[in-house]
Amino acid sequence: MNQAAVQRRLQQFETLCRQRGLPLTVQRRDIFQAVLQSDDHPSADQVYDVVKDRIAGLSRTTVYRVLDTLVQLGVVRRLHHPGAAVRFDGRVDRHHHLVCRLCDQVVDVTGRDLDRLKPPRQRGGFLVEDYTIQFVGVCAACREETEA
Amino acid sequence: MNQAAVQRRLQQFETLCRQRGLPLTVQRRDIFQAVLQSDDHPSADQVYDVVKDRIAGLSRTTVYRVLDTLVQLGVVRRLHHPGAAVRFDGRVDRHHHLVCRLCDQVVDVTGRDLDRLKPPRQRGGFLVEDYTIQFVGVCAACREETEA
DNA sequence: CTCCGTGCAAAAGGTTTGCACTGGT
DNA sequence: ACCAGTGCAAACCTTTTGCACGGAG
Repeated sequence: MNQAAVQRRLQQFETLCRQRGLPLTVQRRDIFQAVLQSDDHPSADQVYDVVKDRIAGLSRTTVYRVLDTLVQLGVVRRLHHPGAAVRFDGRVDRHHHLVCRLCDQVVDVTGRDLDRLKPPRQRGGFLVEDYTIQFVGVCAACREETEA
Repeated sequence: MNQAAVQRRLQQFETLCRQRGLPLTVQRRDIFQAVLQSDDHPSADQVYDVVKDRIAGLSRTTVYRVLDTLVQLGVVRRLHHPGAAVRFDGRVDRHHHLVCRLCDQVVDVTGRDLDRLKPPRQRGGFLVEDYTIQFVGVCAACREETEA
């Protein structure tokens, strides 16, 4: 995400915190920023690695708790993907994922045509709010390895 | 899955094992059957709970290893969903999921129209083989609770 | 008979919890 | 000043690994 967009999201975040009376701590700001700035989908531990250099004495526990808060606020998404650890995504707009079934790598896909899907409003009482398409296959690197 | 379908899948499984020279053990048969018979998407531990009553002295380790084998054989799918533990799905045909973002419950959706999506054959060297759509929203039970 | 699969125990992550202290409002 | 947020350590849960034994091919 480019620097301008990151700044904008951070501003919105501050406003949101004030609205809800949520204390705006250094940890929350920096952790959110780290998620926004990472292009891949970092695990809690990867976020910790980045932020711990900026905040002395930062605890892993805090990273987990803050990430949870961000998810609840709706400014970050929890990602469910093949690796053991849960991943996080600063993008909350509609987008999709290519998942390599061999190396578990995940890359974003934005396809205008893919976003036009008409999700059923309801299915047996279930209220559908949004959707994500997971394309499963084999990435370029793994294809080369397999062919060799 | 109905009993007839379960039997059919088990037969295919036996054949597949013989073809590949994979020893067909009681554990593999029973664990596969348990996954097929469960309508939700059980975690390894839930599978263990079901099968341990049928096989005395069954080890959790074995459940994990057998599930892994089944995934590699392609007869079971690994599910990546909000709960901490990995889930498994005996269905390997194209189908989609409704995920409740409040209680993390997952239900299957089969929509003929949803299966007609033309996935891009390739995206930057990535070979797309199949896809799954995850609809995110709120389930009926959670909607009632929220409204109350 | 030969291996591969299994069971057990222990280790290795990832994530959560209890409690005292600090810092934002 | 008050209360929520944080740090630390320990607990907890899921998953993996090493090794010896037993059963399938």
